[in-house]
Amino acid sequence: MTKYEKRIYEIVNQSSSHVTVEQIYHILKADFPSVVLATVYNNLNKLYRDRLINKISVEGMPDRYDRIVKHDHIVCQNCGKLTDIQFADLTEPLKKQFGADFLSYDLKVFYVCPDCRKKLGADKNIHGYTNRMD
Amino acid sequence: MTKYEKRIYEIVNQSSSHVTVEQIYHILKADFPSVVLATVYNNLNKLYRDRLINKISVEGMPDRYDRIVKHDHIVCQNCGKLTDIQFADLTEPLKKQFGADFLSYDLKVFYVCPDCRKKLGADKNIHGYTNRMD
DNA sequence: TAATATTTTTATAATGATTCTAATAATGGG
DNA sequence: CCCATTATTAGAATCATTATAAAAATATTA
Repeated sequence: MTKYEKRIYEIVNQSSSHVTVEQIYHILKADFPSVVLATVYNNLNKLYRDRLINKISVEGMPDRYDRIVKHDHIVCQNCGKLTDIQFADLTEPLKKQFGADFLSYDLKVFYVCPDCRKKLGADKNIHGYTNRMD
Repeated sequence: MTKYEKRIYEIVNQSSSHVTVEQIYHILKADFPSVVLATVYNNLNKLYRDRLINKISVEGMPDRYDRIVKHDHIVCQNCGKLTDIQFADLTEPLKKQFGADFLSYDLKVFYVCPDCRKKLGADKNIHGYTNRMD
């Protein structure tokens, strides 16, 4: 592991995580001011290829990187903010229905985060499974 | 609904679905040769804003559009191909754990599709929850 | 219906995210 | 230490998407 790969791996594995390439780039620049964006992409792709980190995508925003330890996410429908949750492990039920042949799964729960709820106001109705957010 | 909006809605709601903007554009061009890509984006964004269609994103590939009727997906880890599945409805268990405050959820199960399995060969080991694919 | 306002489409430029390429630098093994 | 391999850099290229402003289509209403 090169110094960049190592440090990027660390950054992605920080508890807050869910970092974009751009964010990683900026954090990394604090330690290595001369680093270049392509290096961040290169190393992230390598780490992802080797399954040392996870990649998560939310519609319409740049990919983010996450630690590999299995957990789920709630995603703000409005601003895209990600937060970790630990929902029941679906591995067994999925195996039962799907067969044994799968690698992993990704469960995202969409909601509107408190900040956006405030901004959008009570008037604006957001549709979905449940119609109200309080 | 304009003719474009109507036709795009139809295209997205076709059983195969999971179409990218580019695919929709090409299908649409068969009916309306003079249509322009921006129109496809405009109409898709409108349809999505109005929650008449769904948007799904797979890490590293352009967003795709899907019919609104709730279903889950299996995603090829290698080529990104999407296929519909109907896994158990998680609405109730999620409500129980998360509270009532969510809009929808998205469950993706990653695997390697038969075509890619062939291409990658038996030698290549793909890690995940289950380590083998047969 | 003509005149006007509103919405949609078009054409194209601009932006943002990511990959590609080729040159240079760093690293590791004999 | 030399050579081969791998990583980094710089910058161009590509791809996806949004923005903008003009033109066209549609709806509104006097």
